[in-house]
Amino acid sequence: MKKFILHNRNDEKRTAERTVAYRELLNDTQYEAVMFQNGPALVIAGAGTGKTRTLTYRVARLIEDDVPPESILLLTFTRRAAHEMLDRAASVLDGRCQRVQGGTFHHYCNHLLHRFAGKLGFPANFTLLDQADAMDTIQHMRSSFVRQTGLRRFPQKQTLLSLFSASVNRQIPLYDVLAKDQPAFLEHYEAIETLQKRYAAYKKDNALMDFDDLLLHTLHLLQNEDQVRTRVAAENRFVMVDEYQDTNRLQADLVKLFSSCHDNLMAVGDDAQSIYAFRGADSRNILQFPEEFPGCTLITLEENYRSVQPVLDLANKLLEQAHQKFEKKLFTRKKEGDLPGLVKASTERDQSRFVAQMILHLREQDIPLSDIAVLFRNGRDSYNIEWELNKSNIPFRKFGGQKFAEAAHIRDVMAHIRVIVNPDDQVAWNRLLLLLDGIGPKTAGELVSWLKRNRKSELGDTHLVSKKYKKQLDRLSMMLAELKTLRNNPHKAVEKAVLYYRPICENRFDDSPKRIRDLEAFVILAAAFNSLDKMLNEMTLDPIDSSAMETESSMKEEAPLTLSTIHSAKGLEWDTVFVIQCLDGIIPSGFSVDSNRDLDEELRLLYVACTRAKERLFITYPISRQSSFGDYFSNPSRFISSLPETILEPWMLIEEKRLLSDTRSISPA
DNA sequence: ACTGCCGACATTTTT
DNA sequence: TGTCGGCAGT
Repeated sequence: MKKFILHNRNDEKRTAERTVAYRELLNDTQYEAVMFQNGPALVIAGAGTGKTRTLTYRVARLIEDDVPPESILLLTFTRRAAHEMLDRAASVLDGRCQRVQGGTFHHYCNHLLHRFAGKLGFPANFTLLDQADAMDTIQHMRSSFVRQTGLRRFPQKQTLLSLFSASVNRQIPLYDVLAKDQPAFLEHYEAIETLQKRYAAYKKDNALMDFDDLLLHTLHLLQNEDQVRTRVAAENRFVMVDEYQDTNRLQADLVKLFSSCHDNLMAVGDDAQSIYAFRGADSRNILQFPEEFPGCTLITLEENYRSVQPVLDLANKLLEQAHQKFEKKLFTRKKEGDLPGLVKASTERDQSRFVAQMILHLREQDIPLSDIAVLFRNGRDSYNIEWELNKSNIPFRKFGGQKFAEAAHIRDVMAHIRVIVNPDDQVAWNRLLLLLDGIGPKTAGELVSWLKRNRKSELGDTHLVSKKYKKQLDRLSMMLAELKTLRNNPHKAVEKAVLYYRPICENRFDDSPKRIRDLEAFVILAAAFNSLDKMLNEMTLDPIDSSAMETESSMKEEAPLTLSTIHSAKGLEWDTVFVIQCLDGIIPSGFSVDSNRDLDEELRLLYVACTRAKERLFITYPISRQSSFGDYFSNPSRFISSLPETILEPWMLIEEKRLLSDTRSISPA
């Protein structure tokens, strides 16, 4: 195809005319990336080399050169990252930066799908399924399927979902995924494939989409509808993709289509920080970018501005252990700094006490809590320390782990909202009916199929139902009828739904007071939206971390400490970082020890964790752990156990000798 | 048909 | 640790 370039008067604006002093604010390579004009470019940015800064200034620079903000697409890994960058860009230049198209792949695809729903064969009010919803749906299909066929040892819903998901995201046939990931289930290949088809058909029939569908349907839309593709690609004059090392095949295909008109694609990332292979990310995307986009300009950011040299020395040493080597050596001009500490605690509780006491000690030296983070591999690795922090009155915020919207009681309330937005949402109907007394799978199923058959969206005149349920169903119907009138008032709608659900909640859960507090928080949260439809979409695409609510509502005056999974800490930095539970079996996870590829990913994870630290880094582990069987000894992570003391300095914890009168010496169990 | 209880089990990380 | 499926009782 031939292309004709339309000139823009101001494209050639000279440096002197720009108001932002890019040359002074950036180093040579950052400047090169910011000033880069047209064509594909790959920016390799090691940890802490000013990647965010570079993207931020590039957005500002483009806009200052009169590129309309709406024609810039900035794809990031989380919504938070996009906001942060655009906010910063706005403070460098002006508010126009906020109008840049931005967010995650899923967000942008969701936006496109709503815009072009007509071309899609989906109604614009389709319901988004988060992972738990998707599993519920699969479970629904699975149980009837297993009953019919009498299959034994058939994969669980979670396994099924991850198989389907891997096949979509990596764009490889289901059979290959199965052979590679779950060879034990190969004998069930045909059954699994049937189930996959049924799942897809079910979603289509009921206007449902899961996360993978957002990407997949967008891909199909752009591939099959020339007009849509041309229009979308023409809109995106400049496309930038952050964290490119964590894109999967499907996302790489999408990026290509998004930028297919102007070819102004800038991919930014670091192959040493690829930590999402488990969800289909393929570091070949970044490694083979130059071949994929011939004529691509390669820009490498190497100087680290974040960490002191001893932290980088440790990071470099870690990477040396990779089976597949990285040609990477971070350096900095910040030569001074303490050696990272390796803290051996006798128990998990002592580990927590050390962290809490060290945090208090640092706070006394005027290091604010908000400059400190505690990082860990799994969401639950922080339970012990959360308890200790609460006891020491240290306010914290936790990222990663269980999300607010994943809790059963929140999902119950959401189900009521979902049937208002999409009356075809059978999963939600099923869920809310099962909450009623005396209604089990059978009756719920009958009611749901009655609704479907009669194309009804309410249960008012069901003759199927015996008097036993009548009263409850009337109460439900009345509430739903009320909700329908409140479609544009989420605050009131959620309030009504919670009022209705409250007695059910008290009946169902032992810990209902805590859950009811959550529900009250939900009501307040809902006030931030102006329609139920929007609220549902936003809450699934951008789930709120479950502990975020508590800290916000308690309005602590001091900016809180951060607790985070390593995955959720990506791209962030703190003055002091604690990496806790650094045990073999946790980092690396026990599931990854059989394969060098998986092991490398765990190593990169630890690398990411360590490179978050600017000044101080502590790696901690307990030598004994408790389990249901009793205590047992645990070993430090294999990644750190052989490092020399000149890189990672061992620390020992010693109990203070206490006076007999000191009652605190008796610690609670 | 539904509910509750018991034992088995898998068990990460996120959009 | 909590979730899932099977079983017995109502």
